[in-house]
Amino acid sequence: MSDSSQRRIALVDVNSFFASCERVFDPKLMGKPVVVLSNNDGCVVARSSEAKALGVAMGVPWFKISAWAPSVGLVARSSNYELYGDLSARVMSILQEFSAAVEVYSIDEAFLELTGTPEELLATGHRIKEAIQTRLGLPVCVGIGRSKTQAKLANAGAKKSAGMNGVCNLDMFSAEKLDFIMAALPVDNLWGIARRLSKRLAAQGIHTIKDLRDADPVRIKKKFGVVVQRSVYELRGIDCIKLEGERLVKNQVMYSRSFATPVTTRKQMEEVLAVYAQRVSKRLRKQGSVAGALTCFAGTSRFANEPFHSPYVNAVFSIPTNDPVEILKASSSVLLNRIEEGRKYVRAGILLHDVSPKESHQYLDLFTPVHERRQLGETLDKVMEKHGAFSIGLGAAGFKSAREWEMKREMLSLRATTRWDELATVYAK
DNA sequence: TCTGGGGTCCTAGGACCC
DNA sequence: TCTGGGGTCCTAGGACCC
Repeated sequence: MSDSSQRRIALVDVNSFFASCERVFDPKLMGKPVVVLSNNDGCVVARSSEAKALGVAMGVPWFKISAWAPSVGLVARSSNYELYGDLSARVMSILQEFSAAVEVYSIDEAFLELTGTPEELLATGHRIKEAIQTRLGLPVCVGIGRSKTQAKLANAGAKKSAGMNGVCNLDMFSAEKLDFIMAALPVDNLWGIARRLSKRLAAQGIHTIKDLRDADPVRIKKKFGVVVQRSVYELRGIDCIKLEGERLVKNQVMYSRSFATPVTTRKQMEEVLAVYAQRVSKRLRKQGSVAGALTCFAGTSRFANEPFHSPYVNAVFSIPTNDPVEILKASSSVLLNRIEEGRKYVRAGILLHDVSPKESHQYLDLFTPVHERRQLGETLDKVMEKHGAFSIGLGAAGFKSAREWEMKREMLSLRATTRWDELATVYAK
């Protein structure tokens, strides 16, 4: 290793990930403005660069632009998380080939540790980009810096400036050039600084990323806390936010959905909770955990004329559990009483907290709850896997037809990489 | 008519203890 | 009238991320 060889952090992320995934199996979408919608085809959650250029805002409700869309050739897709999840796993496995230290940060991003001279690192960045493009058909950008915050900044640079061909290593800039770039960027462009903090920072005369980098860390900590102080150090090239191993086990597990049509009766809500309890407990079992407590909530629309109403209930389990029956009982017993008949509830959810590995709770059999011994949750999972989601259910959820309130996805693409019956078809000319 | 679904970390304040 | 000081643990809520 030469003197100029250094350890650096790279951030690799897929451009317009969901929209790019849609294009992989539907090349007609190439070059066209594409948006992907949230559950229930509610809002825009991803936009191709062409859609951004049309001025489509992130989070805009689809119903507000659906009439206008055809006139500009804008195409919408329902979100297809099965496809995105699978392609994401493939991206991450390619990244492992380039570094032993990879932190999967989100569905479309990862931090990697890389070592080399500035020129070598730049070349590695281009090889990563090339590999993911040719093997998966997904476009990525790579940002390289001395800390995660710098890598994020570099990645944003790679996206913005066409001349870099999607790869940016901050070390390639002179100090003067770096000052110039940071001074041109508002502080809320920085990872970790959003609307509220940037407003408070502005009141202290900190407007640009350069202002923040050059601010006094002690004063920053006093006024804004350690999180912002870390950003100051990270901007200066001192890495404070270490690379983490992949977090396979979550500390909180939630299942929450909006309804396709409002739920207005206790009876219906009971059915909703029965289904959600089953689904959230499945997520918990999947990661081998049990939960010590839960919050269950329902809510009316914030956009309706009627006053917003959002009852919730907290419950603690005497013995941590992943049993759907226990979860359902704790969720529905109090919440259902607080549901006011006739109100239009548009969403509900169950949030499990105090989550820990199941093995850490081995009790004498005498104290094992009866449902635990029956392995009810696992049995439900198996039956549903084999015979479909409507084959079996708990209590009010145990009937076979689709429900009115279940979410709608009317523009769903094929789950081409995970379902045999949805393979993509290729036509020869 | 129609407005997402997950997560994380940190801080402030209350309860409680000695 | 005057009414300690330090520590821990827990929870709710704020702020952020994708």
